[in-house]
Amino acid sequence: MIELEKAYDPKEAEKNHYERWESSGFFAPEINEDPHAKPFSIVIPPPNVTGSLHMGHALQHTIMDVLTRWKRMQGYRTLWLPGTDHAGISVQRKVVEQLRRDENKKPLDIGREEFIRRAWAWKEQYGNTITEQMRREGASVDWSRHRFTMDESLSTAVRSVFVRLYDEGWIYRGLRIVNWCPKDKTVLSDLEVKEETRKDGKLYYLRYPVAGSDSTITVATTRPETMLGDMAVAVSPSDKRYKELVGKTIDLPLTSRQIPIVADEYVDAEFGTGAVKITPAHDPNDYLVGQRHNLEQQLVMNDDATMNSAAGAEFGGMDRFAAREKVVAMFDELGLLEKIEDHEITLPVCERCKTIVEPILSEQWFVKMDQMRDLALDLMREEGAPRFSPQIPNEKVYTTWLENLKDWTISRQLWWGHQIPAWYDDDGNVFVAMTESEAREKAGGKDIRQDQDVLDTWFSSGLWAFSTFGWDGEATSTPDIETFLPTDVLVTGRDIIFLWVSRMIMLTRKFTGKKAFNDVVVTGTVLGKDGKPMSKSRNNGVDPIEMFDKFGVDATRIYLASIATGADIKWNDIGVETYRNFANKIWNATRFCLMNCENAAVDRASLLIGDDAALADRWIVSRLNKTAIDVSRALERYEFHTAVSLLYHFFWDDFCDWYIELKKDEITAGDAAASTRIVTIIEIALRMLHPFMPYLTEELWQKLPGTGSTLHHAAYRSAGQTIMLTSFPPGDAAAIDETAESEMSAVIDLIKKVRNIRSEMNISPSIKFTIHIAATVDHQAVFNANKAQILKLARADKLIIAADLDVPKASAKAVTGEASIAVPLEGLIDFEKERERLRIQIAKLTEEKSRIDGQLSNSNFVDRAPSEKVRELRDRQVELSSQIETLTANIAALE
RNA sequence: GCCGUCUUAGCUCAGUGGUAGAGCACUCGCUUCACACGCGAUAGGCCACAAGUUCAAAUCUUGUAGACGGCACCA
Repeated sequence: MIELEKAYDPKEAEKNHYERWESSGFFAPEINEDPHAKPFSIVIPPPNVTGSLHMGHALQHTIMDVLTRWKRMQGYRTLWLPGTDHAGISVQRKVVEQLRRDENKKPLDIGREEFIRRAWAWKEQYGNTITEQMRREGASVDWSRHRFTMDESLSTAVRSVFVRLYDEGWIYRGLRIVNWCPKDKTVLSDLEVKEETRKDGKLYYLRYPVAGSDSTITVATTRPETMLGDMAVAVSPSDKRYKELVGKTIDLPLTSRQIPIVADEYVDAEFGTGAVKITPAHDPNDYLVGQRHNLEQQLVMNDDATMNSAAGAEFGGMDRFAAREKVVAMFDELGLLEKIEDHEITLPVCERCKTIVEPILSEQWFVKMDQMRDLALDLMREEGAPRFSPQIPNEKVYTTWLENLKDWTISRQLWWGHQIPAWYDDDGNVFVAMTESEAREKAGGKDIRQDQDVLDTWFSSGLWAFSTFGWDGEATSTPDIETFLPTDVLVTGRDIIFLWVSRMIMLTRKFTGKKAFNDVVVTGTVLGKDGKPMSKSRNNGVDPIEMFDKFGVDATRIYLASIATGADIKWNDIGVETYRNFANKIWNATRFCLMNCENAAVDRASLLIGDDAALADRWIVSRLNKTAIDVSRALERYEFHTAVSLLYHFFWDDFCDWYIELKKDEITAGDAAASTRIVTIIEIALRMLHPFMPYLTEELWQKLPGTGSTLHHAAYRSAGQTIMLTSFPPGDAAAIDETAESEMSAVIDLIKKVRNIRSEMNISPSIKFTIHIAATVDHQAVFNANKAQILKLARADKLIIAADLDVPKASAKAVTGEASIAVPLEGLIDFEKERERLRIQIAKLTEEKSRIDGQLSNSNFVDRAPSEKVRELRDRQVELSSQIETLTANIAALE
């Protein structure tokens, strides 16, 4: 006899299996021995090397692992490819900080080469936190195919793509207003800039003197310091107030410069004073106005957002906000400050460091997005690809974003990353090439030096779907590309659909001609207990590792899978606790069977039962198959929560609460057939649960008698024994037995009614009583056949089944759809209480009946509703009438 | 400003054109030989509000209110 601990210990199971799974090669597609096996592939959204596992990862990894394990069990050649992202800015910042802390040095003190060497060292030392955590999660990724975005092959891919896009004119270098982060000292793409609303913002009204007159023109601004770079004041061409002033000149205060007043459609006469200061080098709109009026572009800030020398001697070196105060103070002194108004403003901030981003004019590299966008839009229009789950609202958000796409700033002023493969000669000519020697060749042997910038991290991750399979520009097709591209599904969060998903779709199409993936599963956000996104600053984060320690990996996983696809959810520990309890339930159900299975072993044949088998057996086999079919259907639709709910209720309600209880006597008596069957049912249930709860199911499966590689899917016959390579139960529609299901519900209804009588009449569970049942001949047969089970579960000692009830007055009564029930309770019954109990039941049934009566007396309903629906209601009406009649008579009998 | 999502039991959430569901909490029982991380039995909802479509609306449409998200703009 196998003895299990009384309660499931997740930690024990968690340490027993992962290493063997991994070292046995179970995760790699090569484990599949079937040369004709269909492929199934997922590439992981590569987490940052600086990252550690958060709840969003845990959610996405769970879904990817469920899909991967499920497909693997279905015999697919399955690959879930893991990897990490070099995370340009994040790693750079870590290394800068380390350098400052340990040696009090700045990057420039040690130089680029040494800095990069240290960044690699940092990555080697700290960069595998998350991959170790993924092992704890049970992620069945193929570690032999692990990729890093700065691997040699992936770096070659980056250069190949850059060179080719440049040669085709899809990448260009140009002077534009860009988002500048003064703290990170790099340009950012539009997507890396977030907004922050400041209620304490101010709108400053500054008076500019008109040259050669006493009059002034007032402009309103939220950034007074930029006036030092003003090149004009613009007014609306249709604004009569300023008509006379257009063409005149302004003596720009605090400077010795004169600037024109121009008329431009950009200006909205209704807003502010109707006059706008124009700073072409520090504002995107002003830049465009400047171009239309041939204005000079003068930067007045340095890369750390201090004012530069062009701002004037008084301001040079001063921080932008100090300069703002000083400008305002000086205007005030000059009597040129009209007023200051409170004005709520939204400021652009750096997504990572929250520093206020400064729009500045700068020369950067860009990807032209017009044709690139069409690659993705055409795919959606022509093939409806990718298919988003949930489709609403993701498909529309994605499409709309594409339609309004602007060019993508791809250069970054960092050292850690893929250095841009562009070289310059002394005259500023550009040579883009795979290597320096190629570039020199293009330059005719002249001295050249490489662009100092690196590429946006998302540029390399945009290639992830194919660069990870060995594409590097030279090798453009590899066995893995042939087999695994397009990948089947991408699982990711909403926040990176634009940053990553869309770019991967375009770049994969462009360079391989293939789709990156067929489907996209968009997960929701796991919010903190306060309903806000988890963040360090809010301190509302929940650490998945803590949950693993507290409730177990499996409980955490299946809880995460129980969240509706795409829905946001507030975290609550109780949800995980529910599934911790579920894990314990599974453990104990198995434990019970193992305690009584000396003569048993898993045997599929034990479930091939005929119509003559016991009702409970026919019923559970039916329920098992129905559940299997429904679970597979749910997974195919990416409705993980539906699958979880089906499994939870099948296992707990059907199997534990009813089947085990019904079979208990046979099992404990050592009935070999019963033990074999129940062990076989558990084995199949464990397989269905395995993708969600890999550790628990493997732990128990290994203990079940008769399990082994003979149960493996045909594609994995030579592999060492493991539940993860058994076949996922497909369910057999022919095994669904509607007769058994309806007969069983008649039995269950009956038992529940008797239990209700016991509970409401306050009869102690230890008291056994007699049950009288009146039913049709057919149902009499059903109840007779299950007499022993009814007696046991209703805690009765005698069952009298007949066509009519023949009982003493002192009886408690009830009705089901199939039976009238009476329990004689001489001396135990409280007549008034019993009458009240019956009245409540009658009231409920009457309420339902009057609703149905109403519907059936509505000729519109009878004429127009589907006839089946009408018949259904008529049947119900008859049943209700009869039940009400019986209960009413029961009350009368008590008077 | 534009686009979109959400509002269901005390809490956290499923669900659906045709009798409102789960888990937890609550109430009442239970040392029933797998499990108290358990077993049994109750109670608890005009499915945010209003109008419309329909034989039928919690579900579809429109509007209102509240919560939230994305994008754009912000002199």
